[in-house]
Amino acid sequence: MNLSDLNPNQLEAVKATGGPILIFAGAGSGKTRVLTHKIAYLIEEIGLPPENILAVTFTNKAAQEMSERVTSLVQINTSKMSIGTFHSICAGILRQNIHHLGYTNSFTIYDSSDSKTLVKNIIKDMNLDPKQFDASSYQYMISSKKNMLMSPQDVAESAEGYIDEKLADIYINYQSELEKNNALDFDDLLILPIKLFNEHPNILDYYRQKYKYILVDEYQDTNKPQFQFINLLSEVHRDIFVVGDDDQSIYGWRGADVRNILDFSEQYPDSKVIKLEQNYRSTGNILDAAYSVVSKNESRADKKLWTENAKGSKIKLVECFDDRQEANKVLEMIFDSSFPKSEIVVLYRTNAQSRVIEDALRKNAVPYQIIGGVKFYERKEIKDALAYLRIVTNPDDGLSFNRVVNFPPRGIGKTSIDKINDYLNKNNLGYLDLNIEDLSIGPKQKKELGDFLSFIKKLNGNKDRPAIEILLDIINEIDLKNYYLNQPNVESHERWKNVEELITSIEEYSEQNKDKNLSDFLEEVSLLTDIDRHNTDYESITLMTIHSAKGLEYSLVFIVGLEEGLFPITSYSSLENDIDEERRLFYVGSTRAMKQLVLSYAKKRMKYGYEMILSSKSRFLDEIPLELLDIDGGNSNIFASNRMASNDSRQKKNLNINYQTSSTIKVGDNVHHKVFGNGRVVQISGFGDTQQISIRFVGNVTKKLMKKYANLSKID
DNA sequence: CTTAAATACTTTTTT
DNA sequence: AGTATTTAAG
Repeated sequence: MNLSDLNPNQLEAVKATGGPILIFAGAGSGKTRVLTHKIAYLIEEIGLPPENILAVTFTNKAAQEMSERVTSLVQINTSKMSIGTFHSICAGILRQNIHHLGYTNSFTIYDSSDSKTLVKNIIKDMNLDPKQFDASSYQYMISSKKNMLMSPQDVAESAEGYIDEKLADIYINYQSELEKNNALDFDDLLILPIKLFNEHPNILDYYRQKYKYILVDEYQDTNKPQFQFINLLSEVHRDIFVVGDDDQSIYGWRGADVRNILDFSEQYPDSKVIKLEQNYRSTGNILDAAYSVVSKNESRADKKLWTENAKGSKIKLVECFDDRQEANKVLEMIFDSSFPKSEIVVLYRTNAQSRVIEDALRKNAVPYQIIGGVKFYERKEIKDALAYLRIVTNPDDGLSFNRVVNFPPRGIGKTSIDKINDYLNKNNLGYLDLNIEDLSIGPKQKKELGDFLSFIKKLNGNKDRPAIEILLDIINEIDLKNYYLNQPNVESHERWKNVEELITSIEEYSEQNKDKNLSDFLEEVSLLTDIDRHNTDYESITLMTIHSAKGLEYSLVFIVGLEEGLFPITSYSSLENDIDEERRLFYVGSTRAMKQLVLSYAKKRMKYGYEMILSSKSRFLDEIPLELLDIDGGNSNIFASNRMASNDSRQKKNLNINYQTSSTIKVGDNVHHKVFGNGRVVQISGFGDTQQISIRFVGNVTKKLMKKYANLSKID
């Protein structure tokens, strides 16, 4: 095979076999090329059958691309290779073997919002105060425990104090509820294979035999369960090949452990380490700027990327007075640039920042694709439709049953649903075993429930039909189209359109995967991310978070919102050491750029639609040497005047004016109220005597008052 | 039980 | 601002 397009280090990586191998692959150093050539080399030169190869990638899309590229490199049929994300590989193993663990192979995969609903229900059932026991934080804590491979019993045994004990109780109930529903959350997908391997050595042996060579991409973002999984499989043959870059570790918050890559040589003393430090992607200036920020981190493997590429243009730094101006400047620069739209990306720290940018693009008819945010499969109408499909495949899925038992409304209200659930819990039954006559609900409710159940039973008896047929049966039976179209509001028409899109996607799936059934489709849907649906052929600007941009590259990259508090982000609980991960995130974002990098920040930014946040520019900008920057002083008049206002003398003068006319209280001011105390103005609405003012007082209480009577005094 | 209106809550990143 | 949840009216 042809390996002539590889540099010496890449070639060494491809040819190295026998024993554990770690590739430190910097951004843009051609690691995808190494991985694909490596797999091709294993097949063609070493003679390893494709079915003995396991390659783990970070997204489904990366898996698909890798599989295509390998296929184009070798002459052999490669369809039996196992390439996928940790979650999809694990789901596949569990489909075959989960009956050993007390589930059935028609299990449902719960996404985070399903898990959160489950936690919320449990907190309610335990009669705990939902204010004190916030479902989101408990969901997060349970997930953390799972990532530490702690069972509910482990947590119970190590619990110290009331909160810990309650967490253990919630976790115990959560896990048993999942089991009862024959459902797995995202963490279970990774943990249960380990349990399976530990409890059934013969199954572990089978997979050790099967996966004779294991490759892992983005190794710096693996967590403890993922490490265990790989480690168990490769313990005997030791043919493991991992690729990663500690500078690009950005998933610490969800349990990823950089130590996995940093300690690789200690964990595998017989291992070999190869570094890829030549960057082929970016200009010299972009690399220097990115490096100047990430090199401020103390605990990192020492290495520096270099490139033969030209220095290129300087990094553009754009200062704006608010987020709307920032969006407009991005828009202008897009118009001025000569790059095709598919080569341009706008990156941000939080999904909420997309809206202003979107507005500017939409108003100017610039086509764009947005990745993330409210994901397609998380929309209410889609989840409702999927819940029907779920209860057909998995008749134990109580959560989905509750979701649709009265959707569309069929007269079974809250009271009736509570009675149904009480009855089921007391008698330890699934909803398909319901004996309607035993329930003390109204006659109309009994009839409706009976009809609903017999419909589900009918579908359930014939669930191996093509998924699309089942979906269409459901939509017809519940008359979903008319339900949405008969409502006068625009959103419900939009909802029906989304349902139509779901129909199309199932049609395509059934067409392309004739051997796959409904539960395969549901599995794919649960594990699909927005980035997997991203279409790069389409001529449009892309908008996404920096996290989603991992592994991608664009000619022109904008990173917006470089402000202290936003990027690096701060929250009440975050500690200083999170700054390192923010820095790496900046590094990941800026190294996506091939030709031109634009950084911007705004002095004022809206939050929650009305609250004004004032902030200063990100410390990261100060860490980039001035000679790499081309600073945009702004060209609009408003901006110019605003800029002058930041002069010391001018600013003082403005402040003086404010003090003199203290009756002109404006948004952002701190004020005192005789009854409510001190607070900050978040909104002013209306005119003259009817003008109202919203103030967020100490203790996070917001009150809306008539400005005329509020009798506020301004404070410093 | 259903619907509309009022209120509360959200925003860090995602498999 | 947008969504979810609670309350009030029908």
